[in-house]
Amino acid sequence: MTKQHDGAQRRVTIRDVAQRAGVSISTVSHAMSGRRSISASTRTRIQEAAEALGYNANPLARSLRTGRSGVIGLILRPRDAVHGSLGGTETFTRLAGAMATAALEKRLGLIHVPDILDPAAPRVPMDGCIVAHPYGDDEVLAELLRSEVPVVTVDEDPDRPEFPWGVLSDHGHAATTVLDRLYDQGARRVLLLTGTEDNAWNRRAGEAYRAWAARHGLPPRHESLYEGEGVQGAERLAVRVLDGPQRPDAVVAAASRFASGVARTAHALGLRIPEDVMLASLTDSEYTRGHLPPITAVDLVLEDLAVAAVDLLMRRLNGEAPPQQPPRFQPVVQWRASTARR
Amino acid sequence: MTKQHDGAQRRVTIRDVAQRAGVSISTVSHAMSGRRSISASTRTRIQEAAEALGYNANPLARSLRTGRSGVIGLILRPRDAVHGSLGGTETFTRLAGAMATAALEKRLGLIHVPDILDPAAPRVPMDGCIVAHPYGDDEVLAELLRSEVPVVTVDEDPDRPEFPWGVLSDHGHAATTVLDRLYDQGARRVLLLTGTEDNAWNRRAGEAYRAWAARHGLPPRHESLYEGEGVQGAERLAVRVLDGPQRPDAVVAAASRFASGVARTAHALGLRIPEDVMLASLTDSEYTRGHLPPITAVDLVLEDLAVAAVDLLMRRLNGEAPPQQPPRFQPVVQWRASTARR
DNA sequence: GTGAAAGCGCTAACAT
DNA sequence: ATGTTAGCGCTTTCAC
Repeated sequence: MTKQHDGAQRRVTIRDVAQRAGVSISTVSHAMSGRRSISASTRTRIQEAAEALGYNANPLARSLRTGRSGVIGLILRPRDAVHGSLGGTETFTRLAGAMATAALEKRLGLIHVPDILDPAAPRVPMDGCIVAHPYGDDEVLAELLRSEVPVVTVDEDPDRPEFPWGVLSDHGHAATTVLDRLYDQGARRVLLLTGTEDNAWNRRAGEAYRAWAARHGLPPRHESLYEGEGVQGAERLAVRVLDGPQRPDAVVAAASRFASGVARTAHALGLRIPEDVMLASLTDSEYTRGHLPPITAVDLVLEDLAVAAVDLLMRRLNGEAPPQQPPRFQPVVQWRASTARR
Repeated sequence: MTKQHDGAQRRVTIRDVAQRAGVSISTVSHAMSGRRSISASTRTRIQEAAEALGYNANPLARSLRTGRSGVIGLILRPRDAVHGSLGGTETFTRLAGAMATAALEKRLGLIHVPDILDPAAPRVPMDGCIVAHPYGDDEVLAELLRSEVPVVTVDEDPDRPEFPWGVLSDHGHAATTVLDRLYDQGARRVLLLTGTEDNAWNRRAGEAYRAWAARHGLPPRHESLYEGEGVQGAERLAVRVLDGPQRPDAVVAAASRFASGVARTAHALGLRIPEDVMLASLTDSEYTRGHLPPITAVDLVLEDLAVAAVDLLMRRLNGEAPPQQPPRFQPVVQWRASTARR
């Protein structure tokens, strides 16, 4: 370990290899890439030299030259994705993990991009970028488009419906499916509890809910709460709601942590699920799967979305035209005991 | 959308800005970085030009020149981290998420590095790299060291104990704590079920277990199972173990999915937890937290590890000497009903 | 206060 | 089959 003298130990470059092998740098380059024929003897000399020196091409220089870095960016927009309370973020860590897996399988590096709106944050090299769950009129998306980074979104920017490079989830349909089932099970005073993040997920839930209420001639009751408030925030809100007059007979919570909070409060108040209050969540996680009773929840098929997003971005990077119809995924409702009255 | 003619639309470079502002490129560079004084008028001209053109410095070119990319790499070694069964990977997605958060807070991009042993995978630019849970004699770690990428590990490579740039967990101590408690609660036939990944986590657990057994004069019984086998693998193994003669009165499972599988089998066999078999896990996840009864488990404080690893890597990149003692973290045992006989 | 020019390490077009 | 050379877009001396 005494090798580590403070002197700057220059990285081994293609020049060093060329010199040691007694050839020109272009020969080295071509020998490494195999893009032109090299005599067997030269090739071995070069390989030995590279081996001996521990040569590895500098990816920056290569990328600068070729214009491709083999790296795609990921930006998770919901504020609570990064700074949210621990455990409130299964959806995001799962999405991020799925993206990394999907990218790695395609031999792409996935980079979590530092806040692009922060002038002090470094710009990182990427061939393209995936923006997950953009807000309405999303500034980050706008900035990316301005700087002409090829970008693909997961869920649409609800205020940019014409943007063709998105992978979509049918949140509205999922919400409607859940609401219809609640209606069938006899619910007539259904409360919707969404988050405050202004993205497709929350917007479509609200829209679907209002349409559903109107269709059944029921008065809508819609509360919202910042996602970062987590389980406890929902518990507090639920006290007000479940303990008051006009108690709902069903609650649809957008976030699974909210569903969990509502369930806890219901339990504390001595309300039975599903007999007194039915409960469903528009995101699935261990909060809902593992609850007792298990809570009906919408699985957003994040793994599928991740693969599709990476795929779509690759198409875009290959210069293909945008798809006529954006890839669209149906979330899967996991029916559980919390909505099963009979 | 007809704007997309096939002509290559060149990115805006510093040259374009210089030309438009009627100055040299070095002036533009300095104006952007503020590294030398620029007359107010020139500065505004440059800013306007940059604004108008939508200029953004090419991070590759900048990094090539400065030798810093602002990106650190993350490599999760356990095979099941990437290709593992869904849900078996909470530990890894949580670690990855925590790393991304920790990096982002330090204004660094975090990149998931494509398999460095795959010759076809692209090398990605990074200033340094974090290798999580290396194997004994880890090849990836070796390759990284060979190519002189500054690297920091999370958990040590058990066959490279002298490597000073690691952030460590005291897995042995945590395991011993759990075993001691089981002993106190009357357990005398404790089975250890580890994974087959040859990393510090599994090795230390085995060592601690053998030492503990020897100390109490108990015959050790150690089974192992590939982590990727997940809950079901453990269920199958548990049938053989719990249904046979010499049934253990306690099981310590390394992976929480294993604990879950064991619990399910116990339940299926009509064994009560903790009365008939006590159960503990050396990793915490929703499997253990959410089980009924809740399963005692070791919280690996991954968020702390992530912050410390990023921190340590930054030190290393700043040319600091390695710490005398590597940062060492105590996992926290979450005592739950599965180990509480009284 | 500003400009010219070298050069980071590589690839690829153009020689021979 | 191999070598020479022009740049990728930026930062940073060095000169004025």
